[in-house]
Amino acid sequence: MAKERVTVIDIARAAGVSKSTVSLVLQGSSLVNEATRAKVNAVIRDLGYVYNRSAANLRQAKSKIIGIVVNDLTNSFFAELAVGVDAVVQSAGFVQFLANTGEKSERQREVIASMREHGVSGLIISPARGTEAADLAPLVESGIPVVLVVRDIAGAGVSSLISDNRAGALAAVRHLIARGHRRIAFLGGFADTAVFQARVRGYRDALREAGLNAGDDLVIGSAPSRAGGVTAIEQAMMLEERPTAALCFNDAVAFGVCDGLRARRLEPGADFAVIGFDDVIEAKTAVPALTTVSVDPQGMGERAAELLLKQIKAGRAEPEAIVSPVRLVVRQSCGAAIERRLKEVSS
Amino acid sequence: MAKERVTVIDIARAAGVSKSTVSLVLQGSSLVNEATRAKVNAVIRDLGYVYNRSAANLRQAKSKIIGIVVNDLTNSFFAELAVGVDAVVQSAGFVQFLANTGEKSERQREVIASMREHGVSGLIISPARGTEAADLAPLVESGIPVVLVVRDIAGAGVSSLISDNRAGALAAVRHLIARGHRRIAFLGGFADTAVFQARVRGYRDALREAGLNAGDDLVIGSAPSRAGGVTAIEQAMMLEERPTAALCFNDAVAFGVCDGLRARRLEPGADFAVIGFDDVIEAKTAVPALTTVSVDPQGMGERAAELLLKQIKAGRAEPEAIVSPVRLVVRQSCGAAIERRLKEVSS
DNA sequence: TGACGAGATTGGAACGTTCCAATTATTAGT
DNA sequence: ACTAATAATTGGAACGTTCCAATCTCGTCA
Repeated sequence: MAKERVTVIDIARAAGVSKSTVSLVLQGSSLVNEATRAKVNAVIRDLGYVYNRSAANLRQAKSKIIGIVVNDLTNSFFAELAVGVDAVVQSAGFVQFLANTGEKSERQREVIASMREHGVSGLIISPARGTEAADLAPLVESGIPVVLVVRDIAGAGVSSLISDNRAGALAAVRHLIARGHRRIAFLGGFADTAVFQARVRGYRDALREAGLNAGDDLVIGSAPSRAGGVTAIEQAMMLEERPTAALCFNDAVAFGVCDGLRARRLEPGADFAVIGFDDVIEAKTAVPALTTVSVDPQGMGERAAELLLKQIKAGRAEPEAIVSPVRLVVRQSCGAAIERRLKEVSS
Repeated sequence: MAKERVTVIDIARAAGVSKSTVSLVLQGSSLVNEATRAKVNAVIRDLGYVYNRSAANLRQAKSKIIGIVVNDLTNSFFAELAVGVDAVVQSAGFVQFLANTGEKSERQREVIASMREHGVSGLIISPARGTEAADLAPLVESGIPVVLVVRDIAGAGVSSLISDNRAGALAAVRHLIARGHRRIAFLGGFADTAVFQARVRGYRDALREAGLNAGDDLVIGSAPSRAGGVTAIEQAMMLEERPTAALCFNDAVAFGVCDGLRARRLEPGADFAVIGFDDVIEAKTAVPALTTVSVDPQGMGERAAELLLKQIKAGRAEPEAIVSPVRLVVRQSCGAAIERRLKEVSS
């Protein structure tokens, strides 16, 4: 069954031309006569020829592969990021190598090594927790274009594309304050990540400018997952002075917070305001629809891919650090429902 | 910056051995003396050598790549499936090529072609909607091991691994009937897929064996997403005789149904019983925790990968069709909460 | 001492493609 | 009709590895 490989030489023989001509046809060169091109293409189809990229890569020392390594594919934020990357990478004629590190830096080392061995021409990395510049040093020295997404690493010397976490948190908390909230919690996330710190900074700045004290008791970390959100809100509700609103580390945490609230017979959006971060697709269809800071993961993936492609084309490009703007999308979970209900009553 | 490639020949020169010896070291052959092995390894480290898999693949006509193509990475079921595959594939020393087709068969054709060009040694495919045996024919003729997951394709002549959809639906509906429900809907999913049909078959069989009529008005299709669930339940509640319970096509639909219920001030689990299908990670932490038919996507990914690896190792294996058992996980959303509340009151 | 075999090592061919320089075929200009 | 320019085609080398058969180096045994 496993038939002989048909090669460019077989095609050449069958079409009565040389292998060089076949090669030219394969890469769509304008040098070859229309008639021969047609003939060669016909033979290619007939013999069921499959191009051997390994051989091509070997000769021209560049592949059409780009690698993307994410720290948690299970989180739909990263899944969406990956489909964004996939979309633009595909249409540029590249193919995507995707690996999931599950936040383990050992695994990350392995997959990056493996990708280099396969000769990827660029890499998009959302680094695992605790990744340091030194971990990436051999990679960047090799001259392979790299763009870091979501999480930046100081001193890595490569391009990065992160969202404006501080500004997003600032806007969200200002919104809550404008609605009259005074005890506002920050829930979820690992405190040792740069993303967490940036978001908390925005949170604190907003409180400060409103003259509210940003006590540490209201910043409660947890795993950045739905389950983490449940535990975080439980902890928050144990406090002497309970918060009335929360900005969550991400949407997954926010959903968990809603779950935890309901478990205590509190209705998110009515009895307690919750704002998420990321704007994953489910945010708009959830009930109540989640107010969140939109970072458009898919769009981010697209932009990261474009940036990488640009660098690949340019050969050697200066690293750029892009911070992607972010906007607050106000939906129901932050208390819009309360106002509406008041209006309904008064009318 | 972009330094010269260091090759096996450079290593050989620096270590004072031949390239053949270096090659032997690279593949961990026992033929080479311990002392030379150590020396070669040291030089490899010093020079920062990167193995060139393209060259190796070219020579030995087999790669360490397996491809996985999924129809919707945005759906966390498939994301989890992918991480399951990734886990076993990685530890077998393979690397994973992941592509997302977004249900478009054109895209699917492209990515499969691309994977073949890269010389993948096996393929795990969750086919896009509407894929036919003919679409896969050239692939399977080439002798590359293929395993189909989630969705089987009649007459494709390759291995498949699907879950026991009929049995799962049967168990779920029996459970609802045992709880006293008489008007039970089947919500969500595209009616033209084999998975949908199998699940509906189980649903109908359960109703029939209880002597209930399985009227078509209670089977309501929709997109298999959260948003689809919202529209499906809305449609169901328009019926003259409203259902009191629903089996949903998958968990995403089930979550949407819960959302839709809440939008009508109905509490899922208390006022209406809902059962999902798949058991994605969020199912157990949601509120109310989702009763669902557990298919363990990650485990399925692992099993699919193992099956594929087995076939790759065996060279040529008879296609096997595995149907993976499934079990009903009873949590709150199907009405457990009602009973518990009754008990609380009476005690 | 010579033959033998096991343990290590080696040079060259091969994998399927692309690139280069060279060649042939075709057309245009004088 | 001859040259120049252009269009189309070509053979061979090269890419970095693995495989094969051959070689070399010992120590052992008769």
